[in-house]
Amino acid sequence: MSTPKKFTRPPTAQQAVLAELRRAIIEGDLAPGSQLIQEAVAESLGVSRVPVREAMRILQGEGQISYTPHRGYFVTELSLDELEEIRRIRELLEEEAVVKAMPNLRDEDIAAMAEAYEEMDRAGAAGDISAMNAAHTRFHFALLSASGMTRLLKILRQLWDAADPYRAVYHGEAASRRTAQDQHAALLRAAEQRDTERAVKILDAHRQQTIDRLRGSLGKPAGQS
Amino acid sequence: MSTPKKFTRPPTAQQAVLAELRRAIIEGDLAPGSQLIQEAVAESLGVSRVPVREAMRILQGEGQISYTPHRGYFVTELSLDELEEIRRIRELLEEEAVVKAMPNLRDEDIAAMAEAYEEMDRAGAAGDISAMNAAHTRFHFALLSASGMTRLLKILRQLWDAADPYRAVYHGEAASRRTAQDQHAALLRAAEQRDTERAVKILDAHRQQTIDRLRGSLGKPAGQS
DNA sequence: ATCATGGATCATGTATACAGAGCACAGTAG
DNA sequence: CTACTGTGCTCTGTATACATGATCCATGAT
Repeated sequence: MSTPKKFTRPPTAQQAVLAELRRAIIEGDLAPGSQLIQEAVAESLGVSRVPVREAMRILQGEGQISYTPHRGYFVTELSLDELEEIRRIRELLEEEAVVKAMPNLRDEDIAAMAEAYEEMDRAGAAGDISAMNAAHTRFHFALLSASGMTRLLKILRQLWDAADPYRAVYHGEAASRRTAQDQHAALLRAAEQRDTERAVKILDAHRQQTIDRLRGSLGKPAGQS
Repeated sequence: MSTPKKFTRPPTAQQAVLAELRRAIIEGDLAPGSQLIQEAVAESLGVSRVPVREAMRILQGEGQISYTPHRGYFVTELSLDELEEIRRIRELLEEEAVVKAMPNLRDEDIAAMAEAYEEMDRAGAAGDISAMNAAHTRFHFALLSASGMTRLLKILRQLWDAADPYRAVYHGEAASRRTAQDQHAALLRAAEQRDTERAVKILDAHRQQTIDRLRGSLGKPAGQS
């Protein structure tokens, strides 16, 4: 009986809490700056506070949520300056990843990118922002992962996760989606041709365009708290 | 009564466990690959297992220790390839940090570097490897911190922490210490003159030299387990 | 009326207790 | 002698219960 049908058995345990918190933060169910009440989370997921606390600790270590002793946990809130800093770090690290990835890029990787691209179209048309976000991440990491640099990928993953709540805002605008998809199509072509230099250029423009849009969307509402 | 004498009050609590585990890992008391038994740690520090588990979770999120469900926690073990990957990431990020730091560099920052430099000499002569390691980190981060890029600094801090157990090996060799101090002196001079380009060059050579030495020291003992 | 002080309340922090999964060792069958 | 299976132990995982620190509001004094 060798895993008859993949049988997605419930993962060990508070792994589930971690996954759920991640999802909720990335998809924006938990707005940046909002507090995470341990007991509320525990009750809503049907577990005790202990596994909830541990999941929060991991997210704390990753920087997804911030913590003050005896005060509690809060979803990390990013300023435009911090988003800009993340963009810059990504620029440096993703260039390295792409340079290392290109020679290793297999046809399956291209296929995975193409699949994710199609999925983004579908989800975008259906207005399913969260599915679109997921496909977007898959698209980019299909390329980056070919670098084989595990440590670098882990860092990039964290940077993406940190910025994801804001990406949802961006993907909500139809015009932004359109531009982004054009860039993704160009990136896919560059990957097919193993054109490293061109891929790096497209990615730089892609990131810059994203943050410029965000600057527009987030610049006005100066709401604190 | 405005904080009369800094009064290093005992930190809230398991903060202490976290600090102690960090220290033990960085200084090599806990060898890479060794398992962390929750109860043993708890008993030796006089607390229960709960705060120990939470401290471990944070380190897990940071990548300092790795975790397998129902198996436990192990101090992360790095291969030479991974150390090389870390060196490369540091190269990319530290160049950025130095470029951003130079214009902001204040005389106090230079003084802090000089102080750490002296301390390294003193600790090195006294054979106090762990004090030397601490001063070494202070020296470099006195420069890097002036960049003001908090997210980038956090990443660099984690990369340094991850590699620290191996740095101890390196600093144990008198010849390596000598070369390193020469490079540090040169870096200090470059900082005084606000010579960005030169500082970046020295840092690149410094990192490269470190890993070359490690390759020599770690190459031979192919001990598994 | 404003500010300070005290206590009530709530959320977090920690310990203890119990449940469950892995692993090792031993015993037995082939 | 080897391979397999079963049992027991150990360490991890989770729940419950209690302790502590922080915030907020009400009360009283200036």
